[in-house]
Amino acid sequence: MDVREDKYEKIVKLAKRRGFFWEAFEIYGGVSGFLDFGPLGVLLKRRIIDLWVDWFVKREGFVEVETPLINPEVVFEASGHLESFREPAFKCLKCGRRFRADHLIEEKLGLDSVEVEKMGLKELYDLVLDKGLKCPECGGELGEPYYFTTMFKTFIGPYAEDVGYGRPEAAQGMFLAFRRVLDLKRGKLPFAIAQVGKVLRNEISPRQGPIRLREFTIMELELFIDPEDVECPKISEVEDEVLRIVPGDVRAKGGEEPLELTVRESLDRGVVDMEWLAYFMARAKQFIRELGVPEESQRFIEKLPWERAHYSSQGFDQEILLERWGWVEVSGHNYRTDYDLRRHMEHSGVDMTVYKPLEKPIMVEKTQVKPVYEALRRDFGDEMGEVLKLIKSVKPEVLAENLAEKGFVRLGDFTVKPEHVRVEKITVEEKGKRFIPHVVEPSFGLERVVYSALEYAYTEREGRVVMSFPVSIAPIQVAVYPLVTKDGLPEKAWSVYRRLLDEGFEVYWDDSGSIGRRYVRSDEMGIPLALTVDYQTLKDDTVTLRDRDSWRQVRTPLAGIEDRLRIFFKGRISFEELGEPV
RNA sequence: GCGGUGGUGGUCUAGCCUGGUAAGAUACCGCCCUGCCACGGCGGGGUUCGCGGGUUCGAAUCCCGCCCACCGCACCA
Repeated sequence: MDVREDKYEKIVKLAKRRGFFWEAFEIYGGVSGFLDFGPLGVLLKRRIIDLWVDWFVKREGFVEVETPLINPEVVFEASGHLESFREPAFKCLKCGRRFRADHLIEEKLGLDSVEVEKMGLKELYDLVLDKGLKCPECGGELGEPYYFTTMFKTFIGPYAEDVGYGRPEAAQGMFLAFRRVLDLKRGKLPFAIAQVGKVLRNEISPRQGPIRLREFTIMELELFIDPEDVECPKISEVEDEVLRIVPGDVRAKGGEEPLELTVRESLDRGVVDMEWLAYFMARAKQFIRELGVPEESQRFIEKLPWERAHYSSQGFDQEILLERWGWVEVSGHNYRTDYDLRRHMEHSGVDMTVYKPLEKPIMVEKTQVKPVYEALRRDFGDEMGEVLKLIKSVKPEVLAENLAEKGFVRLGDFTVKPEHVRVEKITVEEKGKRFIPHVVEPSFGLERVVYSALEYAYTEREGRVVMSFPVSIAPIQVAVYPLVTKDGLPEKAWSVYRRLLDEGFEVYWDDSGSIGRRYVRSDEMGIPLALTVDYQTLKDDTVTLRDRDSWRQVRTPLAGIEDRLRIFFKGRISFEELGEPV
């Protein structure tokens, strides 16, 4: 690969020159993993977000929320991130250098990475002591291993004990908001919550510009479903969409060749476990294609068990082929089961279940535990309230069984005896039941999507750069030019410019340099249409429109031009249909 | 984090080996020219040479440390 001037390099240069993006903190030397987005980059990002929201939220009838970036520690205790989103490390007691514990052990002892990954701190330390591992730099003693988290840690308010973390995914906010939205949806599943927002991941060593950032934007959707009713009602809309999938069993054998399966086939053959997962994968493929990335440059790979996130039971990465880095993940599709809601329910004590009426009520025999208030008051006095709460937190069957077997039950600091409760067997009619919803999640990394859109839009023509964005995501839609800067042409062109602005278009004004030079500039900015006011405009109120990709021109009346442009940008008419060929 | 390469007007690059106070292109601004694809002419402004320290009469240039980017290795829930 020629490193001198590959597409990535060209795009980084163009991005800087034209204001799509550049490295952040530039004047202080820059910091790895952070980017600034410039004027054009902001517009492009916004268009892509809007398109995503249109595809994955509006048209699906889902809803969007916005939740905090900083979360208290308890959220990530519950979510499992504190436990999983971290790496073990050793510190040398002599020279103070720090090392990734897993790597050190893999390297020095030649152990398999999968094996090492499963070890706890104690096992790692035992190995160090056993094998007499020393600091690879200075030969000093290694201290006890510890974990460092790859989440950004901070303090909420002035108290050091109020630890908070920057969220590494937007999902947790949506799980916390679940009950509210369930209410708004009047208790009916399935529904999904979307969020577009920043997340933070303190990567050890980020590289690759916009592909690997410490702060980036995630577009995430959490679909909540009844695990007993997992059918996707819209699956028929995408049934024949062909997905290029590399299944886990193929990957486990070292294969990389994708199978080309329709959505239907992928489900029938059990390659994809759930209809909803396949549905979102199909939509993801269509969405990325809409951004200009052809199907053959996309694929899905199934994550192998040890590659999956701690919350995921089946996962696929959607990857795009990029010139420099090969296949790069742009979206992840995970079946999160009831993991997150269950964990938050356990940690917060708040009910996250959904009520589902049964078709026919059934009669069920149940154990009921009724507190005996007099006895409780006698033995626990003021602490009775707490005891009552504890009694309610335990399943009646379990309580009854324990009481029967041991004659008492320990609940927190209290000992509950048979005389404190009355155990009854009752038969009740069940009209419905409660369950914890399962979650299917498609999640997109916006900056990677933006970069991919840039790379696939990049073309060169006669030594000039043309950014051929699809019209739906072009950051600027129309450039307005006076042919020359005299004879009243600028004034007329300016009025056209104002008019298009008023009509809600993203418009660019340029009256500097020759018309050819201006075309070159707007091609680099990826502006699909250039509208030129010339001498004929003054006579008959028509203008020329020039197509960025073909450089062809049509002439069209100004009257009603906004309507024609509007349907052009919706993709309903072609460039040629905008006017008469010149 | 380790190894390699690099960092010079806004942008791209020359100069660095062989220290003497910065060059070209492009972009930008002004005037003239201009009638649809980087037009031309004239004039103009703009560079703490990544940051910090050292050697020297003098450092973009030599030495040391650091930062950043890219490549390879590792990492990427």
